[in-house]
Amino acid sequence: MTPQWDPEKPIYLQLYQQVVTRILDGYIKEGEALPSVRKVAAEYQLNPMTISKAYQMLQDEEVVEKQRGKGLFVMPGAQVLMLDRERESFLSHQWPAVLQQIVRLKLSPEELLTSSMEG
Amino acid sequence: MTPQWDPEKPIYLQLYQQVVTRILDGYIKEGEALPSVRKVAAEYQLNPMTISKAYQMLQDEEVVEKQRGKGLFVMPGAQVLMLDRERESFLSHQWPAVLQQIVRLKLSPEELLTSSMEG
DNA sequence: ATTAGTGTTATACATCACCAGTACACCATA
DNA sequence: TATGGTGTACTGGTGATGTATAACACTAAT
Repeated sequence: MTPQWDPEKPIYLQLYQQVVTRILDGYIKEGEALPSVRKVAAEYQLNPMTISKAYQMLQDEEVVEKQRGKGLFVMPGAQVLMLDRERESFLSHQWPAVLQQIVRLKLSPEELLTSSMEG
Repeated sequence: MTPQWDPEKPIYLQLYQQVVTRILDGYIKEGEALPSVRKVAAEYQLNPMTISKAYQMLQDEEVVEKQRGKGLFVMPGAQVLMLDRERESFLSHQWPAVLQQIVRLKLSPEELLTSSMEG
C-alpha cells in the first residue's frame, strides 16, 4: 500500500497522524516498535529524514521512546494518554471554534449532533 | 483599534475574514463601500498590496464589486449569498471532519453541548 | 488641466517550509 | 573487529508565500 499523499499537507505531518491513528485504534500496541525509519522510507520512497521528523514529534510528546541502536517503542500507557490529550485539545480549542461558527451561521448544534450521529 | 494579528496566519487572510464577518453580521451593509485600500493601510500600518489582496478575494467571490476610481461596493444580496455559501462549505467539509473526530474520541453530544456553552 | 481619490499591475525581496543527501554515533551480533 | 541495524545532525536546494516599492489607469471635483 502506497498511500496517496495530500499535496496540501506536509508528508511528515501525515505520517505523524497516521501513526497516532494506528496507536489510538490499537493497531500498534504499547511496547511494540515502530517500523524503522529506513523501512518506511524505502516503502514509501521517501527520505529517511522525513520519517524521522514525524517520529521526532512522537518522542517530543513522550508517546514513543528511543532505544539507541534498536528503534522507537510505544511507551506504556501511550494509548490512553493520547486519547486524553486529543480530547483535551479538541474540547478546549477546536470545538469552541466550531461551535462559534455554527452559531454564526445560525445552525442548530443540537440538530447537527443528534441527526448526524445516527447515520 | 489596531487588531493583534495572528502571526500564524497571513494578514491578508485575516483581513478577508474580518470583512466577511462584518458583512455577515450586518456591520457593512449592501450597497455600501468598503474602507479604501489606502485608508486601511494607513490605519493598520500595512502595505496597500496586503489589503488589495484581501479585497481581491472578495471580488473573485462576487461579494463586492469594483467601481473604477470610486472603490469597492458590497453587492446586493451579498449577505444572504455568503451565509448560504458558508453554510454549504461548513456542512460539506468542516463538519464531517469534526464529526469523525468526535466519534474517534468517543465524545458524547451531551458533553459537547453542555460543557462549552457556559464559557 | 490639476489634484486627489480609487484599485491594480509588475517587480522584487526576504523568509520560511519541506525535503533530499550525506555522514555520524550508537547498539547488537557474530 | 566487522557488519548491519537503529535514529539524527548538518547542509543545502527548491519552491511557495507574504509583503514591500513604485508606477499605472481610472474617476471625480476643482
